[in-house]
Amino acid sequence: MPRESKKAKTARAAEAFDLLTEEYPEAHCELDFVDAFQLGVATILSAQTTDVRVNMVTPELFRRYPGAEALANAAQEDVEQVVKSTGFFRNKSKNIIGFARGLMADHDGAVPKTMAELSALPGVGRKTANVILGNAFGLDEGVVVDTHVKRLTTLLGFTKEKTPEKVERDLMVLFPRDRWTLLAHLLIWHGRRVCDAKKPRCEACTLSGLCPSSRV
DNA sequence: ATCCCGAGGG
DNA sequence: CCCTCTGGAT
Repeated sequence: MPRESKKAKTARAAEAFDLLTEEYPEAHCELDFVDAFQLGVATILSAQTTDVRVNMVTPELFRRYPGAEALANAAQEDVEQVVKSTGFFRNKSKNIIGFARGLMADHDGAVPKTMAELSALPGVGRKTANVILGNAFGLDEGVVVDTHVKRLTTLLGFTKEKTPEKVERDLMVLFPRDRWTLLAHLLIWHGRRVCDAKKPRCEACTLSGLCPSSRV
């Protein structure tokens, strides 16, 4: 089978996006915080865990530390107790405190709006920066690539890359910029609801007609 | 046993 | 590119 042309792949990508939009008109970031600081903290905490568990600890965390200044002055062991159930709690506590201290030191406690400034902050990597820019500031600067996004885009034949950075580059080429943030949400929702990692329900999948990996 | 919206370091 | 750090649901 000849390699799919770039044009055909782009068309298939657009079709997949439209079908998912129909399927999940309400798709949004499930770490629901409008506040950029809190969204950043929640995203750092979401490593190797689910949004559900992050959303269980954040109320108490932000009750104690409502903003960058409070968290910057927190004792790490206190923070560890609050976020313990999300796993990796030692690293995560260090990272969110580092994030808060970076904001205080470099930006007067405010969250910056550029990829370069965000990524320069301790504890903030590419994914957290993308989540903040896309969901708190409405800026499509990149595509969040988590395990769902990577799995589904690989199954769909939209990328063959392994590292999140390279997968993201492929998706940024394949999808128009104003869809980047929503794209990640749609794929994550679909990954959780239908295209599960262990038992994908191809028979119930709206994308089965255009998915090279579909079993139906 | 496997999976989950990550960052930092080797 | 790889590894480590960690808990909890399935």
